[in-house]
Amino acid sequence: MRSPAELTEAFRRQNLKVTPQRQLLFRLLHTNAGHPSAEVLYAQASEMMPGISLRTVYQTLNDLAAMGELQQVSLGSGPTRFDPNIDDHHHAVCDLCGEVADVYVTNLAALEVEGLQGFRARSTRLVFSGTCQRCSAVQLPATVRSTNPLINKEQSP
Amino acid sequence: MRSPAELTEAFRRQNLKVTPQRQLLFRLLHTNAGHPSAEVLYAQASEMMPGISLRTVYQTLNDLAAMGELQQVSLGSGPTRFDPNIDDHHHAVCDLCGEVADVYVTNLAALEVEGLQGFRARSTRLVFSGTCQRCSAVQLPATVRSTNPLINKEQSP
DNA sequence: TGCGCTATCTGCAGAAGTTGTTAATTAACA
DNA sequence: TGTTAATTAACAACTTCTGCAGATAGCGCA
Repeated sequence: MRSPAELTEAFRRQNLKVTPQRQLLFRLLHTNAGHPSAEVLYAQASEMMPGISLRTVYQTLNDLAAMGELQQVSLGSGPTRFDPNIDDHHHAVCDLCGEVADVYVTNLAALEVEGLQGFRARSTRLVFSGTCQRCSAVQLPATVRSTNPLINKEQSP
Repeated sequence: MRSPAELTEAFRRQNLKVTPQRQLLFRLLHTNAGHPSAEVLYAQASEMMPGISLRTVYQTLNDLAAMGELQQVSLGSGPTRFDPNIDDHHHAVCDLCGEVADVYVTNLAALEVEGLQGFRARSTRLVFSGTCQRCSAVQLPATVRSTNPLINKEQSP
């Protein structure tokens, strides 16, 4: 993700105003290495700036995504996640804790694919599902698993 | 997807009753090669059996998915799609018309992946986004594109 | 520095998709 | 035939996200 100063420039170039709310989100996203949802960012922003509205968070995130400064990631269940990492990359999702990790794949073109005849692929998204290192080591108590909305939501072939 | 007769057996084994509503959905899914949403199946079922409730359609689809007889596919926007094809496969989604096609990948293990250290991957989902053959040939009028909820919804890296 | 245009913010209402509830009715199947 | 699960209807509720109206405040410009 570009720096708050660069994003400020980018917004000005688009004739978008640079408000304190937006600047705060620029900063939060720039320092955030995770894959927050709008709600999570809203919670973080609210601590720094009580009174900021969820609507504004969505608005700014959508603006950033439309400008290509942010990547939207859909994980099949739960809210859309926003990824400040706009490199060409993919994701691994832990079924137990819901953590999302960035994954880099260098030789996508090596895949032997059948069924794409005539299809003009513009992008390819890969999502690995499984158990992250932490959850593999520590067997989480059943209560944690059962209250996690990411668990038991998606079938795997 | 297994045949209606096999699904009937499977339901009985789970002590689930085999009602006319469920049998209808078994048949619809067995002959349906597409990736229908619950609403679409509900519409099809309603023609054959007026009075069937959307609630029942959701219930049966969830039962089937829980039994692994059906795959749930999330496309990032729009309703969940249900895929009667439970082979190990992936999907290609047309950004213009929203069509979903099954894609087979034979050498996933050949991928050079970085960032999965310690992650136990249980499944891998691949989604190709782009333009299907039909939409590549026929340039759709702007109105069709602008009213299609699948368009302009997802960023591509 | 102050002015004014206009984008933005906020709060609320509401859409979309899905699930929970409750009660009355129906029907599967042992 | 009786037990018990499933269905329906009619809602409420929930989550995620967007639309709207009026108040607010950037920022270009004098």
